[in-house]
Amino acid sequence: MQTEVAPPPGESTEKARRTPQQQRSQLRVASILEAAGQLLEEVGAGALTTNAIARKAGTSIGSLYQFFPNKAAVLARLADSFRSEVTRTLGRVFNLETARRSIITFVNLFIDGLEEVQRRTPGFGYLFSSAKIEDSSADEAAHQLERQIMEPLDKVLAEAYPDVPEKQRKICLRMITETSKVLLANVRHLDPASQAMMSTEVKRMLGLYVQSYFDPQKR
Amino acid sequence: MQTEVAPPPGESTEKARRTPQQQRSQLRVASILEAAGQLLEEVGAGALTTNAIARKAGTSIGSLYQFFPNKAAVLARLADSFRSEVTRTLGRVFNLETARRSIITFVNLFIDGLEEVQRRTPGFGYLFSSAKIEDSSADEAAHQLERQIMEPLDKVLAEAYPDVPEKQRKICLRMITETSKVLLANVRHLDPASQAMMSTEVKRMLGLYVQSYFDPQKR
Amino acid sequence: MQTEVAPPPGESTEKARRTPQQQRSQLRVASILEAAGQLLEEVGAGALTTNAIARKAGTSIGSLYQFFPNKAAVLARLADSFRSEVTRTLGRVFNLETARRSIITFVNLFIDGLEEVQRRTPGFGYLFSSAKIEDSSADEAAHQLERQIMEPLDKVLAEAYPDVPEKQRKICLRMITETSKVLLANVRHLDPASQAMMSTEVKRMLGLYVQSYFDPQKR
Amino acid sequence: MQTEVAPPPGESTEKARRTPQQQRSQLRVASILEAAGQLLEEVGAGALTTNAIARKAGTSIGSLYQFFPNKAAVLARLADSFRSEVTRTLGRVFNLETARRSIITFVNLFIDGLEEVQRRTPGFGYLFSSAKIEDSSADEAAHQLERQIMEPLDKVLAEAYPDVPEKQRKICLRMITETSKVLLANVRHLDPASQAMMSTEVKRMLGLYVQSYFDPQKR
DNA sequence: GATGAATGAGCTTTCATTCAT
DNA sequence: CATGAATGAAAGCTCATTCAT
Repeated sequence: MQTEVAPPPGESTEKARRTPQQQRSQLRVASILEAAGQLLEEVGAGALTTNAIARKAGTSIGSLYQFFPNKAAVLARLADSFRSEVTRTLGRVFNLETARRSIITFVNLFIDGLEEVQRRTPGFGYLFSSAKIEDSSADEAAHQLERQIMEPLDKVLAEAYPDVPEKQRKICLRMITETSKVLLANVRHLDPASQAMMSTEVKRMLGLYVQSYFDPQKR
Repeated sequence: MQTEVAPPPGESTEKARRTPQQQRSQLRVASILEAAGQLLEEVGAGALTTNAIARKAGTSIGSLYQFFPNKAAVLARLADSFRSEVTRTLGRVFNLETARRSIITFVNLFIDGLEEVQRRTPGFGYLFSSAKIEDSSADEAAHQLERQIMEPLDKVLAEAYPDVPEKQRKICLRMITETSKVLLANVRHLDPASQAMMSTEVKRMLGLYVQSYFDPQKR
Repeated sequence: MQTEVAPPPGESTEKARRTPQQQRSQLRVASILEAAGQLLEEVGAGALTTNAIARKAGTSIGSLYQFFPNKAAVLARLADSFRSEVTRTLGRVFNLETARRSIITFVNLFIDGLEEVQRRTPGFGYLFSSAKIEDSSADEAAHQLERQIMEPLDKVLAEAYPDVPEKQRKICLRMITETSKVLLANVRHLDPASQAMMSTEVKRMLGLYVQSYFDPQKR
Repeated sequence: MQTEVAPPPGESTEKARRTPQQQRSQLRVASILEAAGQLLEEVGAGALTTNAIARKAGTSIGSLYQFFPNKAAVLARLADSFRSEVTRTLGRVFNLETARRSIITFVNLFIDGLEEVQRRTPGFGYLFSSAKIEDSSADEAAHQLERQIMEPLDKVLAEAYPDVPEKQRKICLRMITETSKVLLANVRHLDPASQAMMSTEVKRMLGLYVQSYFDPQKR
């Protein structure tokens, strides 16, 4: 997330004076987002209050509002960080070769990617799996996140399987989306063993399903 | 759970005087639950306030608290009423014959049943599909509902397919549950045409999946 | 302000049960408005907080919001009560006879009326004299009040002096308005003797001015 | 009040080093006051925040507090700068000749002077016309400003018309003050044409009034 | 029992002011 | 001195719950 270029290890005091401020800001923002993510995981969106976020982030409520105009913005930014995390993680998966070779493998990799992000990034699973939450700010963020994750997937599938009609592809995408969400929603509360099992099953179910639409041999 | 047992036509005035009161109570409770369900559908759990429930039910907030100790209790009772609705509706489906003949048909009927309840009973889809989301009071209720719905399904499957190991059955059950929830969660916001499509797809996906576990021919 | 008819001193328990609620409500509303008016007088609009109003009115903040949707509504209602007070007080003054006989007397009576309301009704002077305050809710209310007070005055003048061109009348009205506001703004912080003097002077100044426009002899 | 006294071109390096700092300080203070004045005009006292002032002045909030102990001090200093502006502008008006020749002309010139300052100095009209309104910090400053402007006027009148009793003079002064405030308060939101008209009317009203007290011919 | 006014903890957000860098 | 991040009291408002009538 650090978009700021590290200051050249040098002599310029001008720059040196300015950088720490931004670093601190970056850290604060990061810790606020982290706190928000953890709270989301722990207590859910309903109990996610700005005060709680600030407390958990080790800051004051005032500082939170110095960086974010309102609660919704915190969630939006969190969703955005999740999105870039997903994009980074799935970058290698989203290519035509993989998609064409085996749709099943492709879907499996997609899910593996989501699970990896989920493991690394507290709150991701919660937010992604609960688009259509009550809290309108979280809801907004969740929807955005879902769209942004699914769009590239759609694009790759469209390229890899140009003769599958769009309508079918969209349906399939919807099913993949929702089933992934199911997985992430469930996995969060399970012991590692059950997690693995659940993961396997979801892949199996989804694999059978998408194969029936996409696999050349079966069509 | 006092399901409307008509009081024996008594002769004592004591009883006669009490009966209409009890009836009124039942009516109040019923209207409160109905209001809660409708509001759940309309505004979601986040905006569901006790005052709104009372108002919609045509009672006072004080009366609501005469029958329910707190908000969570209202939702719990609502979940319970949903459960009995589901039980009633799925009663004919849950029999060995059907389950044994074709697991796919069985699952399809199960889903049809849920959809039927969803159509008839405002709030059911919302509550059932949002186990482990948000508002802690609704959450509790949703979980209870889920358990109560899945238990009989498990029992029937266990009887119908005694040689499928329990572990696999449990997993499969989980997948059926979650996938059903997905359906109900999505269906609520779609036009009838899309609803039908979604329903078909979910059945297809789930069918392929359970078949691979349960269908004697395929095993 | 009691618009509710007193319940007939009788036997109907039905009505008796309902009335006290409304009475209590009326009392609460009245005490809230009173508190708001007093605070306005004492601390000004800047320090007028909903919590302070509730505290001074001897209620809880929740009760205040049971009767008023927001702070602005309290101010608006207060302005409205002031307006009706002014209307009632100036009722006898606003007639053609008086206006025609002597414009000076007419204006004097108008000012006397405002001062009377000011004496009786805490907050009136403050609100009326400070249209264009910072606090937007108070501002809104103040403007409304000013308009509602000046409109009937305009109407009477128009009827009494039909050959004074509208433009001149409007200007004059503006001056009367503003000068009255000056009086009320100043009078609030003066001892009775100074009050009387200030009042006399304002009348003198305004008298000389309006006479030069309206008095038939001078035109 | 250190009004930009150019430091003597010194020879010691000590002094030379300090001087530019003082100049910078002066500039900072000036820009802060300017910003405050402009904001007062634009957003009013209610929305006038210290952070906004600093931002508009191109400084940091920290610097602002280096020069001013608190927000009230900024407004006090602003009022003071307005006062010196008014003093400078009205310097030529405040002389016995003018005052004696025609009280009406004198008052007109006084008002013209205020309007000139108002035109040149953003925030002046707002602050001057809102003595005893709202925000306590602005209030304090406004009062001080009013006193400081009215004192010299009183002095000139006392000298020019020694046989008008003090009591009457004070009253008259009060009326002039308040009526001027009315003008400045109203004028700020009007188009030029209406401004001119308002100005004329106020002068007319005030002229008629003071004439009745001060004009030798009429007494 | 029924009613709805009353309560107050708690939420989001703002802003004057401080303080480490 | 400059900077701006940090602070937290306080404001407006909501809603589950209680309690006098």
